[in-house]
Amino acid sequence: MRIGELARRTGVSERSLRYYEQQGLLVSDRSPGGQREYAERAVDRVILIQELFAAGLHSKKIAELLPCMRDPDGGPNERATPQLVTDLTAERDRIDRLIADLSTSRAVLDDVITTAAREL
Amino acid sequence: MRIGELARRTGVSERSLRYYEQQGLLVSDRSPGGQREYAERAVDRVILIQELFAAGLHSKKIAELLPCMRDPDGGPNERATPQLVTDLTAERDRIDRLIADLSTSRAVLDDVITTAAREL
DNA sequence: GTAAAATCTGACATCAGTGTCAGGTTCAAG
DNA sequence: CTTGAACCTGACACTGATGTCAGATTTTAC
Repeated sequence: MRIGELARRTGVSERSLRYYEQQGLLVSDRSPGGQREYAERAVDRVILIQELFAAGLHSKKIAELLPCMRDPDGGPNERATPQLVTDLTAERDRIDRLIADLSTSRAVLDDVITTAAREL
Repeated sequence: MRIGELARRTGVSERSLRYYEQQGLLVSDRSPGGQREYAERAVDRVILIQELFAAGLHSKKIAELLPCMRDPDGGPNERATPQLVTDLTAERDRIDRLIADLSTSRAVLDDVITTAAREL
Protein backbone atom coordinates (compact mmCIF):
# COMPACT_ATOMS: atom_id res chain seq x y z
CA MET A 1 0.00 0.00 0.00
CA ARG A 2 1.10 3.59 -0.46
CA ILE A 3 1.55 6.22 2.18
CA GLY A 4 -1.91 7.69 1.95
CA GLU A 5 -3.59 4.41 2.71
CA LEU A 6 -1.20 3.64 5.55
CA ALA A 7 -1.90 7.05 7.02
CA ARG A 8 -5.62 6.49 6.75
CA ARG A 9 -5.50 3.03 8.26
CA THR A 10 -3.31 3.98 11.20
CA GLY A 11 -4.55 7.48 11.87
CA VAL A 12 -0.98 8.73 11.64
CA SER A 13 -0.16 11.64 9.34
CA GLU A 14 1.90 11.15 6.20
CA ARG A 15 4.35 13.62 7.64
CA SER A 16 4.90 11.40 10.66
CA LEU A 17 5.26 8.26 8.55
CA ARG A 18 8.06 9.89 6.57
CA TYR A 19 9.62 11.01 9.82
CA TYR A 20 9.51 7.47 11.18
CA GLU A 21 11.33 6.24 8.12
CA GLN A 22 13.92 8.98 8.45
CA GLN A 23 14.48 7.89 12.05
CA GLY A 24 14.92 4.28 11.02
CA LEU A 25 11.69 3.05 12.59
CA LEU A 26 9.88 2.07 9.42
CA VAL A 27 11.03 0.69 6.09
CA SER A 28 9.42 0.89 2.68
CA ASP A 29 10.05 -0.27 -0.81
CA ARG A 30 10.02 2.30 -3.54
CA SER A 31 8.13 2.26 -6.79
CA PRO A 32 10.09 2.89 -10.00
CA GLY A 33 9.01 6.48 -9.66
CA GLY A 34 10.26 6.75 -6.10
CA GLN A 35 7.01 6.48 -4.16
CA ARG A 36 6.88 4.49 -0.95
CA GLU A 37 5.29 1.06 -0.97
CA TYR A 38 4.46 -0.53 2.38
CA ALA A 39 3.92 -4.15 3.30
CA GLU A 40 0.76 -5.13 5.12
CA ARG A 41 2.59 -5.52 8.41
CA ALA A 42 3.53 -1.86 8.35
CA VAL A 43 0.11 -1.12 9.85
CA ASP A 44 0.86 -2.95 13.08
CA ARG A 45 4.36 -1.57 13.13
CA VAL A 46 3.13 2.02 12.95
CA ILE A 47 0.58 1.44 15.67
CA LEU A 48 3.28 -0.03 17.87
CA ILE A 49 5.54 2.94 17.21
CA GLN A 50 2.76 5.28 18.19
CA GLU A 51 2.22 3.40 21.43
CA LEU A 52 5.91 3.57 22.25
CA PHE A 53 5.93 7.28 21.53
CA ALA A 54 2.91 7.68 23.78
CA ALA A 55 4.87 5.89 26.47
CA GLY A 56 7.52 8.58 26.26
CA LEU A 57 10.25 6.69 24.45
CA HIS A 58 12.32 8.68 22.01
CA SER A 59 12.76 7.63 18.42
CA LYS A 60 16.37 6.63 18.90
CA LYS A 61 15.47 4.23 21.70
CA ILE A 62 12.60 2.82 19.68
CA ALA A 63 14.95 2.29 16.76
CA GLU A 64 17.19 0.19 19.00
CA LEU A 65 14.31 -1.66 20.56
CA LEU A 66 12.35 -2.74 17.50
CA PRO A 67 14.97 -5.12 16.03
CA CYS A 68 15.14 -6.92 19.38
CA MET A 69 11.47 -7.76 19.58
CA ARG A 70 10.44 -11.34 19.33
CA ASP A 71 9.14 -11.77 15.85
CA PRO A 72 5.89 -13.70 15.70
CA ASP A 73 6.78 -15.05 12.26
CA GLY A 74 10.30 -15.86 13.33
CA GLY A 75 12.22 -13.21 11.44
CA PRO A 76 15.85 -12.75 12.29
CA ASN A 77 16.01 -10.46 15.28
CA GLU A 78 18.99 -8.85 16.91
CA ARG A 79 20.18 -9.45 20.42
CA ALA A 80 19.65 -6.65 22.91
CA THR A 81 22.92 -5.21 24.18
CA PRO A 82 23.45 -4.98 27.94
CA GLN A 83 23.30 -1.22 27.62
CA LEU A 84 19.95 -1.41 25.89
CA VAL A 85 18.59 -3.74 28.53
CA THR A 86 19.68 -1.25 31.17
CA ASP A 87 18.01 1.57 29.30
CA LEU A 88 14.81 -0.33 28.72
CA THR A 89 14.66 -1.36 32.34
CA ALA A 90 14.89 2.28 33.33
CA GLU A 91 12.14 3.10 30.85
CA ARG A 92 9.97 0.33 32.21
CA ASP A 93 10.40 1.65 35.72
CA ARG A 94 9.59 5.13 34.52
CA ILE A 95 6.45 3.83 32.85
CA ASP A 96 5.41 2.10 36.06
CA ARG A 97 5.79 5.35 37.96
CA LEU A 98 3.95 7.19 35.23
CA ILE A 99 1.02 4.81 35.36
CA ALA A 100 0.83 5.36 39.10
CA ASP A 101 0.86 9.13 38.58
CA LEU A 102 -1.77 8.86 35.89
CA SER A 103 -4.01 6.91 38.20
CA THR A 104 -3.71 9.64 40.79
CA SER A 105 -4.51 12.31 38.26
CA ARG A 106 -7.38 10.32 36.93
CA ALA A 107 -8.83 10.07 40.42
CA VAL A 108 -8.50 13.82 40.89
CA LEU A 109 -10.29 14.51 37.63
CA ASP A 110 -12.92 11.94 38.38
CA ASP A 111 -13.55 13.50 41.76
CA VAL A 112 -14.06 16.95 40.30
CA ILE A 113 -16.31 15.57 37.58
CA THR A 114 -18.37 13.53 40.01
CA THR A 115 -18.64 16.36 42.51
CA ALA A 116 -19.84 18.72 39.81
CA ALA A 117 -22.39 16.19 38.62
CA ARG A 118 -23.72 15.79 42.17
CA GLU A 119 -24.17 19.51 42.56
CA LEU A 120 -26.48 19.87 39.58
CA MET B 1 9.42 28.37 53.59
CA ARG B 2 11.27 30.03 50.74
CA ILE B 3 11.64 28.87 47.19
CA GLY B 4 14.88 26.99 47.66
CA GLU B 5 13.46 24.75 50.33
CA LEU B 6 10.28 24.13 48.38
CA ALA B 7 12.34 23.18 45.36
CA ARG B 8 14.43 20.82 47.44
CA ARG B 9 11.46 19.21 49.12
CA THR B 10 9.48 18.67 45.93
CA GLY B 11 12.28 17.96 43.53
CA VAL B 12 10.96 20.71 41.26
CA SER B 13 13.30 23.42 40.04
CA GLU B 14 12.99 27.00 41.24
CA ARG B 15 12.49 27.99 37.64
CA SER B 16 9.44 25.77 37.42
CA LEU B 17 8.00 27.00 40.70
CA ARG B 18 8.13 30.58 39.45
CA TYR B 19 6.56 29.43 36.22
CA TYR B 20 3.73 27.74 38.12
CA GLU B 21 3.03 30.97 39.96
CA GLN B 22 3.08 32.92 36.72
CA GLN B 23 0.50 30.48 35.33
CA GLY B 24 -1.72 30.90 38.37
CA LEU B 25 -1.16 27.41 39.73
CA LEU B 26 0.66 28.36 42.89
CA VAL B 27 0.41 31.30 45.25
CA SER B 28 2.96 32.75 47.59
CA ASP B 29 3.24 35.53 50.09
CA ARG B 30 6.08 37.95 49.69
CA SER B 31 8.59 39.07 52.27
CA PRO B 32 9.04 42.82 52.74
CA GLY B 33 11.96 42.50 50.36
CA GLY B 34 9.90 40.75 47.72
CA GLN B 35 10.98 37.16 48.22
CA ARG B 36 8.44 34.36 47.97
CA GLU B 37 7.19 32.74 51.15
CA TYR B 38 5.29 29.47 50.85
CA ALA B 39 2.85 27.81 53.22
CA GLU B 40 3.44 24.22 54.23
CA ARG B 41 0.67 23.00 51.99
CA ALA B 42 2.51 24.27 48.95
CA VAL B 43 4.51 21.04 49.00
CA ASP B 44 1.49 18.87 48.28
CA ARG B 45 0.20 21.39 45.83
CA VAL B 46 3.39 21.31 43.80
CA ILE B 47 3.46 17.53 43.77
CA LEU B 48 -0.12 17.48 42.54
CA ILE B 49 0.70 19.96 39.82
CA GLN B 50 3.57 17.78 38.70
CA GLU B 51 1.30 14.76 38.54
CA LEU B 52 -1.24 16.63 36.46
CA PHE B 53 1.51 17.78 34.14
CA ALA B 54 2.71 14.21 33.86
CA ALA B 55 -0.84 13.25 32.90
CA GLY B 56 -0.62 15.61 29.97
CA LEU B 57 -2.81 18.44 31.20
CA HIS B 58 -1.78 21.93 30.23
CA SER B 59 -1.27 24.66 32.76
CA LYS B 60 -4.39 26.52 31.74
CA LYS B 61 -6.56 23.49 32.35
CA ILE B 62 -4.85 22.82 35.67
CA ALA B 63 -5.45 26.42 36.67
CA GLU B 64 -9.17 25.93 36.07
CA LEU B 65 -9.22 22.56 37.75
CA LEU B 66 -7.43 23.31 41.01
CA PRO B 67 -10.02 25.71 42.47
CA CYS B 68 -12.72 23.10 41.89
CA MET B 69 -11.08 20.38 43.92
CA ARG B 70 -12.69 19.25 47.10
CA ASP B 71 -10.73 20.87 49.83
CA PRO B 72 -9.88 18.51 52.68
CA ASP B 73 -9.91 21.38 55.18
CA GLY B 74 -13.10 22.79 53.74
CA GLY B 75 -11.78 25.89 52.04
CA PRO B 76 -14.08 27.73 49.71
CA ASN B 77 -13.91 26.04 46.36
CA GLU B 78 -15.38 27.11 43.06
CA ARG B 79 -17.99 25.27 41.08
CA ALA B 80 -16.85 23.57 37.91
CA THR B 81 -18.47 25.04 34.83
CA PRO B 82 -20.22 22.69 32.41
CA GLN B 83 -17.50 23.45 29.88
CA LEU B 84 -14.81 22.47 32.35
CA VAL B 85 -16.62 19.23 33.18
CA THR B 86 -16.75 18.44 29.48
CA ASP B 87 -13.06 19.17 29.10
CA LEU B 88 -12.06 17.16 32.14
CA THR B 89 -14.16 14.23 31.01
CA ALA B 90 -12.30 14.27 27.70
CA GLU B 91 -9.02 14.38 29.59
CA ARG B 92 -10.07 11.50 31.78
CA ASP B 93 -10.94 9.43 28.74
CA ARG B 94 -7.62 10.32 27.18
CA ILE B 95 -5.82 9.26 30.33
CA ASP B 96 -7.66 5.96 30.30
CA ARG B 97 -6.55 5.32 26.74
CA LEU B 98 -3.04 6.40 27.63
CA ILE B 99 -2.85 3.98 30.53
CA ALA B 100 -3.92 1.21 28.19
CA ASP B 101 -1.22 2.19 25.72
CA LEU B 102 1.34 2.38 28.47
CA SER B 103 0.48 -1.12 29.58
CA THR B 104 1.02 -2.38 26.06
CA SER B 105 4.35 -0.62 25.80
CA ARG B 106 5.38 -1.87 29.18
CA ALA B 107 4.66 -5.42 28.07
CA VAL B 108 6.75 -4.93 24.95
CA LEU B 109 9.68 -3.63 26.95
CA ASP B 110 9.31 -6.35 29.50
CA ASP B 111 9.33 -8.97 26.80
CA VAL B 112 12.55 -7.66 25.28
CA ILE B 113 14.16 -7.40 28.70
CA THR B 114 13.08 -10.88 29.72
CA THR B 115 14.10 -12.41 26.40
CA ALA B 116 17.52 -10.83 26.65
CA ALA B 117 17.92 -12.10 30.21
CA ARG B 118 17.01 -15.63 29.13
CA GLU B 119 19.60 -15.57 26.38
CA LEU B 120 22.51 -14.89 28.69
C1' DG C 1 -2.56 13.03 -24.05
C1' DT C 2 -4.36 15.53 -20.34
C1' DA C 3 -6.12 16.60 -16.01
C1' DA C 4 -6.62 15.51 -11.25
C1' DA C 5 -5.10 13.20 -7.31
C1' DA C 6 -1.30 11.43 -4.80
C1' DT C 7 3.36 11.57 -3.57
C1' DC C 8 8.09 13.46 -3.28
C1' DT C 9 11.83 16.50 -0.81
C1' DG C 10 13.12 20.26 1.88
C1' DA C 11 12.44 23.94 4.82
C1' DC C 12 10.41 26.52 8.42
C1' DA C 13 6.99 26.96 12.37
C1' DT C 14 4.87 25.36 16.58
C1' DC C 15 4.07 23.91 21.36
C1' DA C 16 4.93 24.34 26.50
C1' DG C 17 7.56 23.30 30.10
C1' DT C 18 12.19 23.70 31.51
C1' DG C 19 17.38 25.04 31.52
C1' DT C 20 20.38 28.71 31.82
C1' DC C 21 22.51 33.07 32.12
C1' DA C 22 22.98 38.10 33.37
C1' DG C 23 22.66 41.77 36.36
C1' DG C 24 20.68 43.37 40.41
C1' DT C 25 18.55 42.89 45.28
C1' DT C 26 17.66 40.75 49.79
C1' DC C 27 18.75 38.00 53.69
C1' DA C 28 21.49 35.97 57.43
C1' DA C 29 25.78 35.42 59.86
C1' DG C 30 30.21 37.03 61.42
C1' DC D 1 29.54 46.75 57.82
C1' DT D 2 30.75 43.09 55.09
C1' DT D 3 30.51 38.97 52.79
C1' DG D 4 28.44 35.14 50.69
C1' DA D 5 24.34 32.60 49.94
C1' DA D 6 19.76 32.93 48.36
C1' DC D 7 16.51 35.22 45.68
C1' DC D 8 14.57 38.51 42.11
C1' DT D 9 13.16 39.62 37.03
C1' DG D 10 13.69 39.17 32.29
C1' DA D 11 15.33 37.15 28.31
C1' DC D 12 16.82 33.58 25.24
C1' DA D 13 17.57 28.49 23.97
C1' DC D 14 16.13 23.92 23.74
C1' DT D 15 13.66 19.70 22.85
C1' DG D 16 11.35 16.51 19.39
C1' DA D 17 7.39 15.05 17.25
C1' DT D 18 4.22 17.12 14.24
C1' DG D 19 1.88 20.83 11.11
C1' DT D 20 2.25 23.24 7.02
C1' DC D 21 3.64 25.11 2.79
C1' DA D 22 6.06 25.31 -1.82
C1' DG D 23 7.42 23.50 -5.96
C1' DA D 24 8.37 19.39 -8.52
C1' DT D 25 7.27 14.60 -9.91
C1' DT D 26 4.51 10.35 -10.26
C1' DT D 27 0.43 7.86 -10.69
C1' DT D 28 -4.24 7.11 -12.08
C1' DA D 29 -8.47 7.98 -14.56
C1' DC D 30 -10.73 9.51 -18.50
